[in-house]
Amino acid sequence: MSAPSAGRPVKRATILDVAAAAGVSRQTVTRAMNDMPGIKQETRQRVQELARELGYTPSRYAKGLVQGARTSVGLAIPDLTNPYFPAFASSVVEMATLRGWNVVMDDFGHGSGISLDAVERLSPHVDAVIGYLGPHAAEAQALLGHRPVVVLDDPEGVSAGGISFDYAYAARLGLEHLAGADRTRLAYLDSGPAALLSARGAAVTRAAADLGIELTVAHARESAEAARAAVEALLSEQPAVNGLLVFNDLMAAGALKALAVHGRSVPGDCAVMGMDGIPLGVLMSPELTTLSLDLRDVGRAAVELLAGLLTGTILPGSAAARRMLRHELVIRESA
Amino acid sequence: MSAPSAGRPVKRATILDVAAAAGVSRQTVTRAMNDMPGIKQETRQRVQELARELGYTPSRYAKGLVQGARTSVGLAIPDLTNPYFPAFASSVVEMATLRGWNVVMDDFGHGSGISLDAVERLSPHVDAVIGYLGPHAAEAQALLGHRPVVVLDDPEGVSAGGISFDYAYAARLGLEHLAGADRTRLAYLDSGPAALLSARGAAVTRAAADLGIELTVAHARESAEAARAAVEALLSEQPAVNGLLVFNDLMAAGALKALAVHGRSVPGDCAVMGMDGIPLGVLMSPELTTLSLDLRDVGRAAVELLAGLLTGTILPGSAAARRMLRHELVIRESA
DNA sequence: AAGTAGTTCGTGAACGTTCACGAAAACCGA
DNA sequence: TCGGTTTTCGTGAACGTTCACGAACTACTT
Repeated sequence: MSAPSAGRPVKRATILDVAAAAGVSRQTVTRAMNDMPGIKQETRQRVQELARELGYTPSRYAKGLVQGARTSVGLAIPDLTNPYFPAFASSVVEMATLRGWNVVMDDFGHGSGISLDAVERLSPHVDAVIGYLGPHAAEAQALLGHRPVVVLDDPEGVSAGGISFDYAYAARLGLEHLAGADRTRLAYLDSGPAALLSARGAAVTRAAADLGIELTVAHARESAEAARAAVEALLSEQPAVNGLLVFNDLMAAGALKALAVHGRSVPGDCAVMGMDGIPLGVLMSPELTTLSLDLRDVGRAAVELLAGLLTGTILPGSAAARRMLRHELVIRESA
Repeated sequence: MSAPSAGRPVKRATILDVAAAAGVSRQTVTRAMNDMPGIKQETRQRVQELARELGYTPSRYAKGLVQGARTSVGLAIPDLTNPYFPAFASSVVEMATLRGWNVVMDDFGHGSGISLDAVERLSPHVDAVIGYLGPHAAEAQALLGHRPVVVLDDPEGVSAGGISFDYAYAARLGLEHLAGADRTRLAYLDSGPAALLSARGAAVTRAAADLGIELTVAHARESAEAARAAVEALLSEQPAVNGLLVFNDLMAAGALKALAVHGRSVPGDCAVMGMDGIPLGVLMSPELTTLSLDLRDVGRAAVELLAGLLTGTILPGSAAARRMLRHELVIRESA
């Protein structure tokens, strides 16, 4: 067979190629490319021209090696199709950009869906990881070694840093508001298999017990569709339910759908309250009342914490490396 | 002042530190860390242990320098709070991950909001860029030199590769369906300032002319809130409007809101059709009829095209570097 | 005992860039 | 014309890793 004309990526032009073409030395090329002083205007232009013609792009590896690392942080996200996570990601990207960091993103919603795989993919490229790592936080930290890991929604505190949420506070806030309107048959829709309560679920059931509220707990996968089906089932079994607290806003949207299909008015027949505070809540009808997290705060907290860990201002695993954020009750139409 | 104890990032342990600690050579450490053959089990474990204790992490720069580049692509996204873009990003991340690439993301919605700034930030870190670059595609390509740029929603074809959408086809499809139900007073809500029509807007007005349909055109910024306000204004000025086509699904959600506020039933009093096909359309009430793009296809197309450009299978700027995708009409409740 | 094959490890070189320093060239005033 | 300043440019060294090769050591065979 004859030589194929395609498929093999071409060897890249190096700084020496440019230097040779221009009849100057490496250093002069460096000076021209990086707008450094100590070079004649004319040569600078000539070199830049030549560089462009040759398609020269400085190797980021060589550059990084000699100049010392720019920090790049990995962002591990469960599922970009749940609007909560892009909103969070957006905030992290913004805060990181402000510090001159860059963000390598991995969405582990597809494929295996294991957060640890995302961390493995990220590992060779990043100096640190921020992410919703769920149960794999410990393994992730082990995999990253001394590189800091900031875990979100992290009750255990097994890695370098963690942002957690005051679910006890949120649950009390939510249930008090729901029960305050003389609603007595409350239900909570949790995420995950029926066997096991999420951290949020645990806080909600405990708060219900504290407040003397009777509470039915249902479960569904973390998607609007699953939530819709679960709520439809719940309505058949417990038709008297007149107040519903939901694991997150996406699932709450599914719940609203289910109630609409069953002809129940919201909040008249049954109040609905979400959790998250995604921007889209205001677009639903009725507009979703929710326990809202200020996502810019969450992103800022994560990035600040990471900054502290990277500079050594905050010690990994110390008290300062744990931050707790609170939800705020945003009352709209649905409850 | 005495020496401060914090703030300065510690000098990282190198392979030589580990080698010295273990009493072996660099190469042995390399073998141990990368699970290469030709090393005794016992030494491998001892070295790995020591590496962990010293907090040794191989420098990705040195590694990249000697091993040749892993490809990492930049993803420039206008606004992660519009659900269309995370859905697209998710698809790109998935396809890129399949090829072993990694994705560096930049959301230029905050800050200046100029796509070129995102490309500038990305430039030192990536081998290529995929993005919604809008009017800055040419400058972006100039900035990236010979590194390929895949531009989405790109009618001009000024950079290495481009994915465009057949708006003429989509517009015809949408208008025919809207007009087919005996609706005669149609309106189109475009994005951007009133002065200038978007590419979509141009296609829609042309299709309307071709079909002999009278069409009112309104304008709003690209957000649900702005769309809501614009539609409310439109309803006051043109109360007879009974069919509405909207620039994208997010804005369509705002339009639904506006119609609800004005007490118009959808689709009874006025049909609404969006454009994009974001997953959340099904959660709205009524469920949004839309000209849908298969976002997995879009992501796949972008990544495949980029792969071709990187390997040289596809020539930059050639006909093969332009791909055109079509919308599909998804009929739900709103039209 | 010696030859052979296999296992385990170490040394020079290379990747492409910038930094620190010094050399050469150009300009200037007296 | 000359000494001094400024401008412009080039050369070794270093960044931290892997690759190619060869040396030493072990185990087995005859």
